[in-house]
Amino acid sequence: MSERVDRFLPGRGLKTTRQRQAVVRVFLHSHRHLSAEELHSRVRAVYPRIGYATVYRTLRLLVEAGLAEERQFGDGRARFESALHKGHHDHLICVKCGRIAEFENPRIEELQATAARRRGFKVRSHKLEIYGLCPQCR
Amino acid sequence: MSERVDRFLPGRGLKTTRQRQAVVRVFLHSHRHLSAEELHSRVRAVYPRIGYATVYRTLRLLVEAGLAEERQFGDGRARFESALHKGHHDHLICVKCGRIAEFENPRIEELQATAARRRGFKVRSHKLEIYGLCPQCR
DNA sequence: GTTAGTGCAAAGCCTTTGCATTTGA
DNA sequence: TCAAATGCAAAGGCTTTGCACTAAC
Repeated sequence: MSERVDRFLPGRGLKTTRQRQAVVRVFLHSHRHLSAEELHSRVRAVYPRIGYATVYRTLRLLVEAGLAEERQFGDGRARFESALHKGHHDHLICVKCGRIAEFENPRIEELQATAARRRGFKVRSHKLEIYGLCPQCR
Repeated sequence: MSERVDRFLPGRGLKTTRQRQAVVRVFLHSHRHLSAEELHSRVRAVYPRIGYATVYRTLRLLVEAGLAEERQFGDGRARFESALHKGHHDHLICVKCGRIAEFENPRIEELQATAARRRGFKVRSHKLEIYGLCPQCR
C-alpha cells in the first residue's frame, strides 16, 4: 500500500517535490475527514511555506489517483479521507458536535446494488450518511 | 397538506408577500431537485422583479419549516425538493448526464436505523446517494 | 403608521486559476 | 536545461448580508 503512494507521482510522470511529499505524508497520518484548511495548517507545521493552492492541487491528484476520497457533509467544505487502509464505509454525523463515526454494513451494500441494478443503473460509487445525535450529545 | 403551506407564513408571524407566494407556488409545482438558480429563473417568468436574495431567503424558510429539503449532490450547488407529497426516498445520480432518479427501500431504511442505534446515535435524518451511469448513458 | 420584506450590490466562503519565479529530473 | 510545480494574489461560483426603499398588516 505504501508502494502505491511512493509510485503514484513518478508513475504518472509527476515530480516528487518536497511540498507534495509533505502533503501526502501528513494527509496519510492524520485523522480521517480532514478539510483542506485543516490539512494546510497541519502541513504548515512541517513545511511552513506551503500554500493553499498546492494543498488543493495535491489533494486533487490524490483523488484522481484513487488514493483519497472527497466527501461533502453539508457544511459547505469538502472533507478528504485516505482510501488506502480501509474499504468502503458509511458515516454517522452528529448534528450537534460534528463528530463523525463510521460503520460498515454489507447487507446495506447489497441492497443498494440490487436497487440500482433493478433501475438499470451501473453503479460507480455511493454514499450513505446518517445525521443525528451522537451518544455524548443526546 | 396545502393548508400547511398556506399557514406556514402567518402561523410564524411572517408576512404573505407576492414574492413569497410566487416562489412557493412555483417551487411546489416544479420538478424535484431544483437548484436556487433554476427556481429563480422560473419564478421570474411569473414575477419578473424577483431577486436571488428573496429566492434564497424563501427557500431557507421552507427548509426551516420542514416543507423543503436541501441536498448536496457534489456539484457545488444545493438542490431543493418539496417534503410534502412524498415520504423519504433516496437518489440515483447519473455521473454522465446528471439525471436523477429516486427509489425507496424500506429494508435499507430499517438496516440504517439499526446500524445507528447500535452505535448509540439518535437518528434525525439520513441520505443515501448512488452515483453511476443511467440506462441511457451506460 | 410600523415593522418586516425586497432588490440591488457588495461581501463571504471555499476552491480554482493566472503568472512570475523556483526547482526537480 | 527546461518543462513542471509553487506561492501569491486575483478571480470564480454559490450563497448570504447590509441598507435604503417598499409594502403587508
